[in-house]
Amino acid sequence: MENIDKNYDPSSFEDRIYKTWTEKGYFHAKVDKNKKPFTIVIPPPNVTGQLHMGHAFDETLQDILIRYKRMQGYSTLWMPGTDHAGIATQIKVEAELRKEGLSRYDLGREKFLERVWDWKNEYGSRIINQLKKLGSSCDWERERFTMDEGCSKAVREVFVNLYNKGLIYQGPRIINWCPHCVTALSNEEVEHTEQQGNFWHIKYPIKGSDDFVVIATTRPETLLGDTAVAVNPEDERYKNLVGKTLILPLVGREIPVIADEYVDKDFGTGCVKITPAHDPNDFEVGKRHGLEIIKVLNDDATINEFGGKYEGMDRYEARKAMVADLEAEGLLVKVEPHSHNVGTCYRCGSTVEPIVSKQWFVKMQPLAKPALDAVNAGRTRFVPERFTKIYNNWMEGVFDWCISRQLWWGHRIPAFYCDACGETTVSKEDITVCPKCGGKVHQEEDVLDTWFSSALWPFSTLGWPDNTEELKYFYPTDVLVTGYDIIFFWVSRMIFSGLEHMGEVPFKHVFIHGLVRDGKGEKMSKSKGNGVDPLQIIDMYGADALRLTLVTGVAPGNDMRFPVTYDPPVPEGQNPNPEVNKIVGSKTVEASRNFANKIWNASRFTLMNLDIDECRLPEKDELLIEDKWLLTKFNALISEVTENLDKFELGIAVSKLYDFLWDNFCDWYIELVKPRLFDKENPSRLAAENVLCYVLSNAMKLLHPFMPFITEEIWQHLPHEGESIMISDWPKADESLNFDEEARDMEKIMAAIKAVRNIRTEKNVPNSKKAKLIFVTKQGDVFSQGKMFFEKLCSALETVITENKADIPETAVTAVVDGAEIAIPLDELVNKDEEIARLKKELARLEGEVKRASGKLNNQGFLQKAPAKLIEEEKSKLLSYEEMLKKVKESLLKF
RNA sequence: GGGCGCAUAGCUCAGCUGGGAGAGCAUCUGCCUUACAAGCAGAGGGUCAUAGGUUCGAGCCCUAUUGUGCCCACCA
Repeated sequence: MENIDKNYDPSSFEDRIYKTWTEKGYFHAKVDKNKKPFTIVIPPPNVTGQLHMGHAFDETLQDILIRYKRMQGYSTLWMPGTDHAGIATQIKVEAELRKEGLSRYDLGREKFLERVWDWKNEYGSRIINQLKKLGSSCDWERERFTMDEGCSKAVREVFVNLYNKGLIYQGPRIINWCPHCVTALSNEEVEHTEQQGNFWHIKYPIKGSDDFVVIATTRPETLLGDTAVAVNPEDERYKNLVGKTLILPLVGREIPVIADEYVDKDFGTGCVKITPAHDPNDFEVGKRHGLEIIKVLNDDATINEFGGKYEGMDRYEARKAMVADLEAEGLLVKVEPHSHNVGTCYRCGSTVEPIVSKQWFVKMQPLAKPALDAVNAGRTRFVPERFTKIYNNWMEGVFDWCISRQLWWGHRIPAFYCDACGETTVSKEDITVCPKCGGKVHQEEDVLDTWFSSALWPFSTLGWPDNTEELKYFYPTDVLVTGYDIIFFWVSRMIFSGLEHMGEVPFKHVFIHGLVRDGKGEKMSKSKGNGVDPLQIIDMYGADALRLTLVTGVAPGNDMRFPVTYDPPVPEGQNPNPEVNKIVGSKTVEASRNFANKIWNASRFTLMNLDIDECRLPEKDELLIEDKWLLTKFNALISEVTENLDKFELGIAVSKLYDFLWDNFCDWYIELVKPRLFDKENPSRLAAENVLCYVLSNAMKLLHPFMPFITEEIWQHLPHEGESIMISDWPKADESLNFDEEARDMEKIMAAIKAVRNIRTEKNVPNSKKAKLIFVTKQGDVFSQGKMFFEKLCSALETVITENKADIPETAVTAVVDGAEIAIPLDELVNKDEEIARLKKELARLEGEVKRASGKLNNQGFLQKAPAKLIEEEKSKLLSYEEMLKKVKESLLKF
């Protein structure tokens, strides 16, 4: 067989292999009635930027599941694509324009959109190429974009359907307004952050009296829009105030005092200024009392014409000026520091303003109910399960969804207003004349929330609203893999959309993962400079190493850290500066790379010793004890890894593979069979070759979903059938290859090897100094099978097997293992006191074990209630411990 | 104000339906043994946050407490 290169160099084959996979069309999913479908739709990355570690994590998990299922024979579709990311992308392009001294208004809508499309084409393809570097086996022939023709058609279909059902409506309501992005936002797009502010206590004079009431507010500038002051109807202090008229300070407008349950008597002064246009609660109060709504802010959060002398000022300038004026007029009672939660825009971080505005909304109640029922019935399951509760809480308390955005980049709302009669027409097709009066119409300027199209992703990408073969075959999808941070934005909206438009949940499982954080556990962000570029890591260590790192030691749904080393090191308490502090390595990825290197070399060794060009396991009687041990272990591995993958326990699965390959396969099996392989005359050589080949190539299959490149490269060099490991069959455990008894015997031999090694290290005996081993045992047939191993693996000069304790020489060091007592005559090295100490330590340990086991077995409760298998195990353990204990005692007696 | 996590070796974290505490890194000792020093062989290191409870048996289940992180929420 041709061997692999001497050194593991992922860059020498990863791209080449990926290219082959693509050219062969292995990623392409076909509608195949003879196979079961397995579908994952990618959470489409935004076209704003590049691949970050979060994507790498998300994509790796998906690719593992997809590759696993593909090998199991499913017709697997991993649907790729990108998201237009309305606000985010528009902000980026506007920032680019600003560098040229332009704004989007200078270009006009059409020209501006051309610029955004250019951006999209550049960055969209860049991120796709980055996904490919990771090894993602997406069906690139089906790549989609949330604003492509098909998705746009689906968006219109949905909008019109919901509108016709009365589930989309337009109306003035309080919404969250971002003055920087100059658009409305949904509740989910607002992040609440605790900010230190003030509580201003202000006097509102009572009309026709010298008296006044004191109100407390955190936003004094909204006073301009006050249309009432409210008190609690039960509040004795203010009972006689209700119905009176107040003079609004600085403005002079007259406003009533009203009574409303909403007011908390015990908070603040018990009097609340009511600004229906700029506070959600006040808006509700205003509705109940028929109050006038006076909007005092412009779209950019400057004061408008209702602000009198403050008109044109920014909201914070106005606040300052008004507080100063109130103080000058003696109306400012006091200012208390007060920390409170302030809503900020999730895209730009600006403080959002609640503003009354005419927007489009999705009525959520009717949609939420089936979405809750479906999840509670288990038609969609969250993994881990705890996220069900998060979902339920949100869905139960959901608000109507504000879907209109005052942006240009996005799906333009298909509503048409008649210039003549004012009629609003919602239509799948563009119209030019009003269907009611025939007048000229103009289309709504606003676009839809970017998540509106994302919500349709699982079926819009499969051709909906057309009832395509793909849609019938691949929908509902099987697993959605995503971070917990977008459960509200995306997951829940896909669920109700799928149910509403397809009549079925969009996916059977939602596999939730956590965030990738930096070495200190902080969120990676551009501003902190602590981000790690996955591509740089791939360049340094290879995609396989990165992938392995991302799934090792991570429990589902938990965040993970990704520590890296900087040069020069980042000073304590500071953030890295990407211009100065360069990433030079990562210990965790290095460990993964070392594992890759390990299996690379094990494979190289295997190939070096392989004379067969077809792998066929020999008859059972040709297998030696170590072969049977490895095959038994490997059988268990197959079952366990398969089971773990089915339960989404990727981290557990991969760590079992890691341990098996490194420990069982490399450190033990390869060492055990070296004598057979190196001896060309040895009749059992062929059996060893076949076992090596069988186990290695099948282990590569089990590992393939995690580390696709290296496993393909190795598999291709080993004797194999078929074109590629990625379309080979997933290994199945073979009952006929379980040799439990031999495996147990082998482990006794291994325990003996460890015991001898331990003693030799303790006594500082160099490997070159061989020593005789005397086994006193009644299981001579077991230990005699290990003679060759003792010579090779623990420097035995010769191995004597006897049943007679008297054969142990005076000056020997002894060790007791399960089934045997081993003596090593090391005359000059034996120190009597040391030996006594060592044996006493061993004695104490064994006494402890005996005590533990017998304690259990003397416990009636244990005997009655524990499983029989466990009791049997405990009994046999007790027996061997007692035997070992006896031997140690005898040895001690000699001294 | 509600909800959800996390607390296990010096560090970062696993620990699947309760049945003798694990890995990687770091530390110590010895080895270039013809696949691999990106390695091999060995060693040290843990009252599984605290206090109760359930159980024959608890890192795992229940209750409370402490510390810590996150999400949601209209107290002006």
